[in-house]
Amino acid sequence: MAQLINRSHNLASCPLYKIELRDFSPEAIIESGQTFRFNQVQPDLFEVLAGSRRLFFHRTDENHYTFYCTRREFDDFWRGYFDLDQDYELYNRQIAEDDQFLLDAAEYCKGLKILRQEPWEMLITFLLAQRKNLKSIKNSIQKLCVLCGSVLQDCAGSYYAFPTPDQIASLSLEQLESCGLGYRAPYVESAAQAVHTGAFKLSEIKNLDNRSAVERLKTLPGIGDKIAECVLLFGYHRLDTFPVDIWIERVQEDFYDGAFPTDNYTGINGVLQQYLFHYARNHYYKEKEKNE
DNA sequence: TGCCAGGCTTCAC
DNA sequence: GTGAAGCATGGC
Repeated sequence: MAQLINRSHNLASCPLYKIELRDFSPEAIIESGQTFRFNQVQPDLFEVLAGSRRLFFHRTDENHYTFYCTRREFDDFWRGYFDLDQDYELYNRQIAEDDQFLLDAAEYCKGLKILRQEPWEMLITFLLAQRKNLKSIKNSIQKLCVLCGSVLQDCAGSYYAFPTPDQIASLSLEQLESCGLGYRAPYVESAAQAVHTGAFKLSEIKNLDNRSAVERLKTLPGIGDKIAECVLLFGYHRLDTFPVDIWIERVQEDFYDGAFPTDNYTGINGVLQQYLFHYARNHYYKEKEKNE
């Protein structure tokens, strides 16, 4: 295995940091649809691309991991990125005892974390994700990175960074369309222009409450409530947001009389939303379909 | 081959 | 203000 890994990614020259993590599931994070540049390269080898950074890590047994970076890099960036200092068990204990669906979802999502991703990357990612399937989203983002992202080098070799606002703003509409963006290409174009020129400042979102931040994001064409809330949840770690997409809508109709009781879960709605999304999409409705 | 995808905009009414 | 149609493209 080690030889295979080394041949594929030259990890032999990378520093190592070994750590025990008991409540961490790369698969749950990947499949939960919050990130599209987190890859399971092999059953126990993962690649994470975040902004201009890249990290490989290896699961050596159920709770032990080898991260191919220095301890300092891990502590300074990746620990926070994976949200490892938060106690998710504490979140889970707040779930109502009589809400079996949500309890099942939380159990299914054990080890899922809300990654602390970059606002700019989330803005473009969820703008181009509308009415696309996860595979197609991933492909479009990869094409965009190859088309105009910087080529960077790390211990494992070269890779593409997520493009900066300036890089995307420099593309023509035809170039954006070549990434499979379809009707979303003008949306990505105008968002990049707005951030590039300074007409839209992502840093100002930090100073706004959730409602104002959603309204501000919605001034960009192609952004509605759902995308705005995804940007807030995944890009600003606003855990009180509750993005409603087709899966959450389905869950709400089937289990919550049309509306999830967000008032009961102030401060953790976003975590529960991810539980519901991942469980509903990747487990519950698949099993239900099988049994019908 | 046809349906559907982590929605939004536009346009009737 | 509400509801429905239209939207480009790729995956299955």
